[in-house]
Amino acid sequence: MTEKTREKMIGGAALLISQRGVQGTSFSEVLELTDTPRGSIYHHFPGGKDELVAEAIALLGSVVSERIRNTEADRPEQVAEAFSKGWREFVEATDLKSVCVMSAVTVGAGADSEELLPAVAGAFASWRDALADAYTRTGLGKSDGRRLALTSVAALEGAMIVARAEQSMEPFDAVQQDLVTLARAAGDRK
Amino acid sequence: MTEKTREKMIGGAALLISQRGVQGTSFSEVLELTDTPRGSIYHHFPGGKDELVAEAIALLGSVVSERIRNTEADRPEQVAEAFSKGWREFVEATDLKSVCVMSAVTVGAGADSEELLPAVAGAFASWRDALADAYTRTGLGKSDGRRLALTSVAALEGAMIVARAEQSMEPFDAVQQDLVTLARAAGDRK
DNA sequence: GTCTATACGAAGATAGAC
DNA sequence: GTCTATCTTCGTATAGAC
Repeated sequence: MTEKTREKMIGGAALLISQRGVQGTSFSEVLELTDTPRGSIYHHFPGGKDELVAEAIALLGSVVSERIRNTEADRPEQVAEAFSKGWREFVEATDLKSVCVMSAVTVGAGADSEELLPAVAGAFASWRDALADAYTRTGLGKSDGRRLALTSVAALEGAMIVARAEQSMEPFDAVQQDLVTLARAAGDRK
Repeated sequence: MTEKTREKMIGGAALLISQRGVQGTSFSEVLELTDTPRGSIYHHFPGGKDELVAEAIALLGSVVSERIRNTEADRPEQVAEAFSKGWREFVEATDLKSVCVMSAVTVGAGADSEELLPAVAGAFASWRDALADAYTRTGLGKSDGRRLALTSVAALEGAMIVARAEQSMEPFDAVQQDLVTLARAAGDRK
C-alpha cells in the first residue's frame, strides 16, 4: 500500500500545517498523527520537507478549485456564499484552530524555501480563475468577476486568520455577508 | 541608552516576523539586523522570545490603531481608503515580502506559545473598534460600521498574504476597490 | 548592561542493515 | 519499503565574568 502511506502523510501534513504553521510542523508530528513509518519519509519524499509541503499545497489547491468548479449557482451571491461556506465548515470542524494552508506556507516562506511561493501562487490563481468563471457564468462582467474573485479569496483567507486569533466566527459572518452584498450589487448592475 | 536598545530590538523583531514568520525569526537575526548586543536579550526580555514577540504585537497594535484614530474622513469610503492605503505603503516599502505581524503570529501560534493569541486578538479588536468608530462618525449605523470594520481588517490581512504569494498588488487593488464600494453603498443607504 | 561560553533540546537529513 | 542509529546544524536559554 505504497500510495496509502504517501497520501496519508500528505493529508496529515496539510492538517498540521494549517494548525501550527510550516516550521511548527515536524516530521515526527506528521508520523505520529498519521501512524506512518519513519523510514518511509525520504523514500516517498526524496526532496525532504519541502517536497512534502509542496504536495500538501497541490492537494489542497486542487481539492478547493475542484469544489469551486462543481458549485451550482444561478446568481453571483450564491457563488460567494458557497465559497464562504466551504471554508466555514473547515474552520468550525477544526474548532477554530486552523487557518488556510496557503496562508501558513506564505507566512513561513520568507525564512527558507522561498521556492514554495510559486506553488501557493498557482493554487491561488486556480481558485481565482475558477471563481471568476463561476461569477461570470452567473451574469457578471469579466472584470467584475475577476475582481470579486480576488476579493473573495483574500477576504476569506483573512477571515480565517482573524477568526483563529479571536476564537470567534464573527469575522467570518461579516466577510460572508459583505461578499454576498458585493456580489448581489454587481449582479444588479447588469 | 537602555530604551534605545530595547526599542530597536522590538522594531527589528516586528519587521523580521512580518517577513519570515515567528518561528523563522531567530534572536541572531534580530541582533544582526538591529546591531544590538547579544548579551542584552535576556536582560531586556527576561521572558525570552515570547516576551519579545508580545512587545512587537503591542507596538504594531498601538501604532496602527493610533493611525486609524487620526484619520480624517467625511465619508465612509474615505475611511476604507485610508486604512487600505496604510497597509499598501507598508507592503510596497518592503517589496511585497511582508505580511502583517498579526497574521504571522496567528499562523505560528499553534505550535507553541498559544498565549500570544490573546494579544493578537486584542490588537485586532482595537483596530476594529477604532475603524468602527470612524465609520459611524461618517454616518454609518452602528451595526454597519462594526461589520464593515471587521471585513476591512480581514480583507486586508488576506490581501497582504495573497499579494505576498503572487508578488502582485492586484489582490490589493481588488480588495481596496471593493471595500470602497461597500462603504459607499452603506453610506448611501442612510 | 554587556560579554563569552556553554548547556540543552529539537529538527532535518543521511547511511547502511534487513 | 521500512528500520535504527547517527550526523549536523541551529535555536533558545543559562551561567558567570567583567
